[in-house]
Amino acid sequence: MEKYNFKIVEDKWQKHWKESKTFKSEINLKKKKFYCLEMFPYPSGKIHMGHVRNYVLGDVLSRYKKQNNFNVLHPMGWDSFGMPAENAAKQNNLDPKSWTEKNISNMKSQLKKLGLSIDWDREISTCSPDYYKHQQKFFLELFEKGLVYRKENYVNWDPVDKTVLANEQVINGKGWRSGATVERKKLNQWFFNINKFSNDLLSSLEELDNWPLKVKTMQKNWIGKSFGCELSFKIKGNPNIKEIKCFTTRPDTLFGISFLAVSVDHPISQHYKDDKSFEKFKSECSKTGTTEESIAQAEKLGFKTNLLASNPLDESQLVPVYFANFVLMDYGFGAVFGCPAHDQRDLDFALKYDLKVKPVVKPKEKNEDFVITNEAYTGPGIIFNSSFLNNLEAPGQSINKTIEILEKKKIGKKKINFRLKDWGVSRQRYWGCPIPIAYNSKNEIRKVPNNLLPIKLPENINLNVNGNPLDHQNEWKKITINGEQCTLETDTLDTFVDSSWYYLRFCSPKNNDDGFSIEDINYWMPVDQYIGGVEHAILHLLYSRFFTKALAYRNNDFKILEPFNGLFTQGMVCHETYKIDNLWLSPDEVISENGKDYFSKKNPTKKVIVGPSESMSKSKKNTIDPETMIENYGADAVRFFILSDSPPEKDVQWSEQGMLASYKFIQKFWGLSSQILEKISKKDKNKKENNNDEVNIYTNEVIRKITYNLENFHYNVIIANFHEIYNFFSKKLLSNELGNEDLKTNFIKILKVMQPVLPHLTTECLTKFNEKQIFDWPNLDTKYLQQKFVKIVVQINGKKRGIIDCKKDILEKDIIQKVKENKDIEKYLKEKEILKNIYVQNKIINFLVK
RNA sequence: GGGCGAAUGGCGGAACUGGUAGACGCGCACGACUCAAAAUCGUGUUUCGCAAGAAGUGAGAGUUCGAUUCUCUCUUCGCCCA
Repeated sequence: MEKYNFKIVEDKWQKHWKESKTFKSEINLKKKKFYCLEMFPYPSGKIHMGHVRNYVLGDVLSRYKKQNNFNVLHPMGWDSFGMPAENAAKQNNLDPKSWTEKNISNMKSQLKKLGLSIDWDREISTCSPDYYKHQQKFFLELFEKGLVYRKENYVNWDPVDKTVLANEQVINGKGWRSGATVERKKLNQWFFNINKFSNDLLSSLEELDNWPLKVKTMQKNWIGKSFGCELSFKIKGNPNIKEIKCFTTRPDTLFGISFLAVSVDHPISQHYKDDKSFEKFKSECSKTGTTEESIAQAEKLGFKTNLLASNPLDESQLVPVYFANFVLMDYGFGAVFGCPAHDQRDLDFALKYDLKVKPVVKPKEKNEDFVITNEAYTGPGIIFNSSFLNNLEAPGQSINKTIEILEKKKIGKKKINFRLKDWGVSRQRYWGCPIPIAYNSKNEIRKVPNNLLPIKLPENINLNVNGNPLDHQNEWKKITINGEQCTLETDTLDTFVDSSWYYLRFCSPKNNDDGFSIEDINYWMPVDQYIGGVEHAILHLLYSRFFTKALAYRNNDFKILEPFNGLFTQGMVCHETYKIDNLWLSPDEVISENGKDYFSKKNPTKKVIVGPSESMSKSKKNTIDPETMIENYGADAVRFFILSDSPPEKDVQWSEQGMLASYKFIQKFWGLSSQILEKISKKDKNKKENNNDEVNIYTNEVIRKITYNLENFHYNVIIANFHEIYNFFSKKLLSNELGNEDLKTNFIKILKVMQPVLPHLTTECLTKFNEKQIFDWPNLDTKYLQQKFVKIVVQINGKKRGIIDCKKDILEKDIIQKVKENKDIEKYLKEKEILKNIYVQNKIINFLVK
């Protein structure tokens, strides 16, 4: 028997699939379509195990759907704009474009080695002008629709690198690269008006039945719809400031007010710009950063003004006005009233600045002398200490009633507020999609007209400059629009814009005139199954949903309202970590004799500290290179292992033993297949063809199971099913029980259901069996699903006492008779009074005895 | 603090609508082959017990003839929001 040479076989079939365009997809109205999409990769240089898991999951599904006669679209592309390319280019003095292209070509060949069923003719790359020229048109389309605008906004500014930093690039108030203290700076930025769709984005989540609940909850929280009201406070102390508007979700606690807090960026701050101590306070606040988390964790700081605000419900009640570091300008109106008794943050603030704490909600069981000490009371209760609001039930009744009163008095009105902020898309970087906007000499906005599109990035430019390299491209910036001398916008688009519509582009990847054609998307969209990491649960998915809705807005031809019908979020790939003297070691730098104690290969006397399994990352050096694994064990073995150990939605731990076991399985299975082939090619001496239906029943049952598990993403169980298949057939082969015909037809069926996971091995085997129908799915034979014999569990007082084999649908009195004849069970019934028995047909019989 | 989810052998994990808990794999032990080792094959492997047997799915209660599965309380962990 020849050994299975995965290198030759895998090469052979990959070449075959490529040459015969097996996975090319075209519109076919007679067939049901299935659009399977995995999140496209950033071309960082090499694929990692996370990619392998992601794309193997999608590939298993795509192949399964293809075998079930769906017209499958399974494309791949590159999310190829972004910072790493620019940084790598700066460091190594090369061009981001060639760096990116080199990475793409390398990663493409790596992906191909996995044997993925991808239609490579649809490959796209977001950094190609063929892609981003359409994006520029979409930008202008949204601009026309009023969904794009420009405004001044605060950003995290790195004064050394002269660049804007994302929140996650600010570490302890310092720039991640320069280490310089980050400043808050006002910049003109372009925004997408995603807030306009808040309600829609929230409510249509309900219809996404095939999304994980977890992701929907995250999006819900992120959009953050809150009911409340806006109200205005009259201000005393400065004749130029008449009132300050607030948003609140708890107007019913208004009588518990003890201060008014406004953002340092609030318009009234202009009255304090000459005040040195205020400016000092403001710059102090700017160190906190702009993330909600950092603000939440920072110490509450206030700057007391000379202003007083009056309670709108009782104008005689006056409270001080503070600037406070925990109030953000872009939520509500940048001002909140503080009610320390019923909000922990307000309480912390009040205790610090010695402000009064007046409870206005008391738990039902408490008396009027209810006081607050260190902990705010946020639970339900009864309103008290609140004049005409007294005795209302908080929160439901009291909030509604208060809003009613405020509206009647015309000092406030009901308002729904969203936490979701508009999407700032400006990035002061070179390697991104240029924004198709220019400014004339008066700094007025001019759209770049269609005939001047696309605005292509200049190539081979000097990147080692301060700030955005495009700012330095004086010739490139010049543009004439309708006879007017203009200057191009030098900001480029956030790369999340690139990935917000790529799934549409895959439907019409070659369309030169438009980003997509309506016919194509009407056929292929929405994506039936989207697969990717949960780290994109919020931003990418929300932006994509927004983009789809924005394209559909005021466009009756565009009928897709949600891009992703089904979503699956996979877990991470983890590996143990190794350390010596606080330095990380990679798995191939350590060695173990017994699997417990590890030593450094370089210095075998040094014992390695084995850390917990953590998600693979370069910084912890616990990565495993997929290409090496494919080289050593073959693509099928890698596919098999990455699916085997854990359910796809959970983290999986990479283990060398597991990988090796997968490789051995491939070899064993090839051996089994060869033996079966050998047996059926000989004349069958066992003429008594098939005296029992066992193999037929088994095969049917296992196909049923595998189908069920495929449909439900229980891919790890499928791997267990494969092992069972091997065990069953090798045992049957050994005992020589099966007739050739049964063996052959059933084994071919088995090979077909194993195809999605092990395409190379099974295709090779099927070919050896001379099977012509490669891409189909075996039908279940109902005849064999109905078993003639069943095992019935016998319980006495709910405890298992034995199993009885009998004919299907046996009557209760017959099974009782059989139990009484069974010595092993009967002993438990002897000298006992049977009170009752419960019989569940074909499953179980339970005797209650005394 | 709020929301969502999870907890099953030494490990990863199975168990369809309540009906044989621990499938399958890893690891481990023993055996066969071998001068020996590796590889391979075979047997065993929840715990306690020589055994009969008993206990057992994070803890405690409840519903039920019967609960890993349903309900309630609690503990721990994870994620998201604050």
